[in-house]
Amino acid sequence: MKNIGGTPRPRLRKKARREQILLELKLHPHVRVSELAERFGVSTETVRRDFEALSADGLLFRAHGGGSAPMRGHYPGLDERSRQGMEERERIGRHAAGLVQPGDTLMIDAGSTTLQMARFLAYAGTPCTVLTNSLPVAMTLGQGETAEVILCPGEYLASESAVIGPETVAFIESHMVDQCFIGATAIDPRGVSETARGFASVKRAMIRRSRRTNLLIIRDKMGGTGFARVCGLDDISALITGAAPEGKLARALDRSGVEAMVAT
Amino acid sequence: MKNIGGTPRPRLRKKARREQILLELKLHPHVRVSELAERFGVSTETVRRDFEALSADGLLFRAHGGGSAPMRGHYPGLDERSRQGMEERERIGRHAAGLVQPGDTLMIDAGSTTLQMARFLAYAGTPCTVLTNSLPVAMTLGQGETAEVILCPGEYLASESAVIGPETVAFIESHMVDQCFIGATAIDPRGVSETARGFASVKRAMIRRSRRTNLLIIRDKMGGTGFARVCGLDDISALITGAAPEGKLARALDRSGVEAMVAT
DNA sequence: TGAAAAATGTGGGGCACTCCACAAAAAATT
DNA sequence: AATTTTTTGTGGAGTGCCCCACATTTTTCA
Repeated sequence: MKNIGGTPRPRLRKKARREQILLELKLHPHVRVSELAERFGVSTETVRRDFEALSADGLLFRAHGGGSAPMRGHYPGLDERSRQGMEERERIGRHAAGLVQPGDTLMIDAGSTTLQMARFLAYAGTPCTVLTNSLPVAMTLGQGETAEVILCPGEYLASESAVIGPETVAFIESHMVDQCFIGATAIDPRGVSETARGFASVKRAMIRRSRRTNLLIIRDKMGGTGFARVCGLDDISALITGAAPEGKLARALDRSGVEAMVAT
Repeated sequence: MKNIGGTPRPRLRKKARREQILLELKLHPHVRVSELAERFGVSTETVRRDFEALSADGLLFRAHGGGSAPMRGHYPGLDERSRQGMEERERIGRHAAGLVQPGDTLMIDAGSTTLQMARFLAYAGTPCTVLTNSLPVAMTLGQGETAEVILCPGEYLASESAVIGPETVAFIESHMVDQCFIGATAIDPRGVSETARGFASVKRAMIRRSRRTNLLIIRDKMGGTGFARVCGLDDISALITGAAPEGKLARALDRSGVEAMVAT
């Protein structure tokens, strides 16, 4: 059942079912095996197998009798390495949230690290005003009553649960804040870069309209390069990371006057 | 065990446990009865009772074997009536989704009925462009790859999981679409009204910028009135509901040339 | 078209969870 | 201290779910 490069036949039974399951999870926090089996007209065992597959991909959190949507921020493919990454992201997020002063105005970028920051910021209850293009960030912070959240307009990109595009950029340009918190795919001595298409311009706009720029990045991403350039090191006020930068990168950061913080 | 205004003794066994449960839900999407019982050193029956109480307060979504964090955003409390309402909402949503033609441009309002519509629209896979102020609607439709989703800017309102405010209205005003799908708190012969603050102006803007206006409303809401007036019956093109309107309302609709559709 | 591979269904044993009613323990009230 | 109220535990019947192995159907590929 490989069909590599072959005629795209109208075959979709298993796939359609799994898409439906994911869709359902966006609406209900929990779905039951038995319920779905009945709705799809398949045996419970088949649904169980779907669950197992989705769970292996990190798209579903398996539970007795059914499954839940995985935590926002837990991303597709949580193997050993990305689990490890989550701990680091949490540390970075907690540290970043601590940099926010009561009454601050902020911009927060989309991404799993910045989402962790939003969680801790909501938990801390620091009163502040936040402008973001990330739907999960908005929902997390909005939950806490204490922060005022402004969402950017734009085209919705499901893979990142965020909005992008010229409308997003224009909206950001019409504001000015105390500090912004940005994530990125990679950082090296020549600057910061991003892989996901359409996000670089949004990040640039946020940096432009903030008095202070904090870059949140996990250790794995130090030293690499992405597809689109976001900005140079000179544009960064502080780097918040899980491990101290080394070698050329460390020197370049120092030369550009970037404050390097290691989240413990 | 009332202790009204009495000395606040250091009694917290039940309360502490329930706080722990909620805390746990912030970290994991699902918790098990058995797991917690063991951790707290209490019987599973006690945890079950905790779950029931939290569930009644809408703080936990009960599932077989455990519980999940409730959906981010709106959760009024699903008692008998709102469960019953869901079936009707689904019927209405399915019918409304069927009114969309391939290539249409739409505006979709925030609300539980319109969210159902978004589900069916995503399922149908009708290619279209949708502008919405509801985060769940955006996420649901965005999932399906087939619709282009534009999100409005504005202040995020956690209770409705939607954005509102002057920026939302201004953004809507700068667009024009084929049809819009609106929900409301109430409808009576004098017009459509809404209770949730800040939504009436958004709905009005959508209606203004659409060639055709579809009002989605469940039977319980026919005949009542809300706090803020949205529009008159003349502004409505079609009413999609779960049961045929009767009496004065039916005559008023007829007089205003509203097409009444009953979703089966 | 026939063989291999994948997906799905079936049946049964076992375990986990639910539900209920009542008993026991702890806390609050008098 | 005795009584009422609240909270928690216990036991047993019933049900849903899990898991495994194997049969059956569907799809893919030679």
